[in-house]
Amino acid sequence: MSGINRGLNLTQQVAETLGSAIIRGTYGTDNPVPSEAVLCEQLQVSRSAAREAVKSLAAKGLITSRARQGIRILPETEWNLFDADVLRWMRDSNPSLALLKEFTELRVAIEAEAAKLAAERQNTAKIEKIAVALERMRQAESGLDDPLESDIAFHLSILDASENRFFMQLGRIIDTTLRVSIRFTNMRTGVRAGVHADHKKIYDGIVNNKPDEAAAMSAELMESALATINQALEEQETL
Amino acid sequence: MSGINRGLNLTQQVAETLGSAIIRGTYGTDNPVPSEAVLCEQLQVSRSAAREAVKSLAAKGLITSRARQGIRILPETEWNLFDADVLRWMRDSNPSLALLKEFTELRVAIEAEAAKLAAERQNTAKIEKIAVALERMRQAESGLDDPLESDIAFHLSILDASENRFFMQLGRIIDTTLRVSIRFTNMRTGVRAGVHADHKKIYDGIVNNKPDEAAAMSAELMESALATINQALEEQETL
DNA sequence: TTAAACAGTTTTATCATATAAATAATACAT
DNA sequence: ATGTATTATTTATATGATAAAACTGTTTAA
Repeated sequence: MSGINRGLNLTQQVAETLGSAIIRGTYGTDNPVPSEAVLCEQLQVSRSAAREAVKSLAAKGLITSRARQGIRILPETEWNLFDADVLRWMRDSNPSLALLKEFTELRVAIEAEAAKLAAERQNTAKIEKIAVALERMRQAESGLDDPLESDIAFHLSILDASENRFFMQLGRIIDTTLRVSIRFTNMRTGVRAGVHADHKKIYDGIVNNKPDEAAAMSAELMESALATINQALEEQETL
Repeated sequence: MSGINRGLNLTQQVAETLGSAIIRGTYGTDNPVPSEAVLCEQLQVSRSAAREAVKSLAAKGLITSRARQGIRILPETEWNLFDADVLRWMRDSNPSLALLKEFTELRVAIEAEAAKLAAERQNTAKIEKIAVALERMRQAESGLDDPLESDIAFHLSILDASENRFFMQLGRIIDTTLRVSIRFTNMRTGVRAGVHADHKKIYDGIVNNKPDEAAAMSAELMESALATINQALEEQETL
């Protein structure tokens, strides 16, 4: 296997190169994915390593591999967007606004409902963590903390306070994309002064046991991010 | 490997038995998961088959496997609930109302937003499919179609009409659990006469380009399902 | 002429075995 | 008592061999 390592084992390295190549569109009908045997040779790894990588990518919905048919790339609709690797490969190789838009639409749905549930549940320990993240955001406004990390911490802490396992787990992939999303929004609109204030409204709704307010404030925040993305998309189409 | 097959290959069969056993709570600190070598012997399969199964379960967040440490079960918070297998194993082995409740909370978030988007997008072909599913539900009320399947088709067609890849993919795991959910709701409340009417309200919102109405009707429907579950949960606690 | 049956070939699936690397537990030396 | 070297266990990787699947083309029968 070629040079780089990054603490991944061989199988993971193979999956990484193959997976990102597939999503990057390297392969197609004219240039099909080579057979396992050829892959071993090309990447200079054993069949075990290649095989396990292929299996892993099949589990992610990227490919199928059947005897006598070889490895086939599945249509994009099969790609598992809730897999952190797939999502990362997509955002790195094909940083389309369309994906960011769809992801933000998901966030509108999830985060608003999570805020509502957090307000209902009233888990004081977890709400305190939201407060801590919010305070970090305030500090960030005067340069005393990282605006990106504190922002992410805030959103994740709300998901956690929802005490819903599905929402909590979505936090993991939201984390992946939030970094791009926040960076993008800040790039477009500039780091506004009102960021902390907007987020505080959500927190207030939660801590004051006002589920609907919390949800509304969250939805508002997300919708404005969505508006920024849509605006950028329209500009793009004008070209 | 023991008798049954079900069209799965060996690796998948091993993953199936091991995965469901783990989630069923067969293993614990007193009874740890055996090493790969022992697994091969117990299940009468080769090392390759066992290894690939272990890798697959690791990818699902159920276990880790490190040299000299063996296979360890990860805390439940790591289990990937967005993996169809994991979700199925959980619902089959531990059919807890709590999970159903959390899942329905996810559906409240997702389906309402999807209905809203579907109304905005106005993809006539996809909206027509919602209409078809709705018609099937009407037929089902007089016993001319399957109430469960038509209900599922309706909800999935809305996700599809949202034209959001994340929502569409959630359809797959929603499908898995919807079957339990609908069955449960119908068992509790009886198959009400108004099912078709309630769903039609959502459809009307979509077809008439009324995003907020569609979302509200969807949320209402979901919330009532949630209420049924919460009621059952309270009864359970009273015991 | 058409379709069904068959054989041949390619490719993955599974098995078996061997060696390397990682690491937990133990023994040892300081 | 503390840090270090050794040992044993377990996964990681490699290799080679056989089995099963399924596409392709050909032959055969209706």
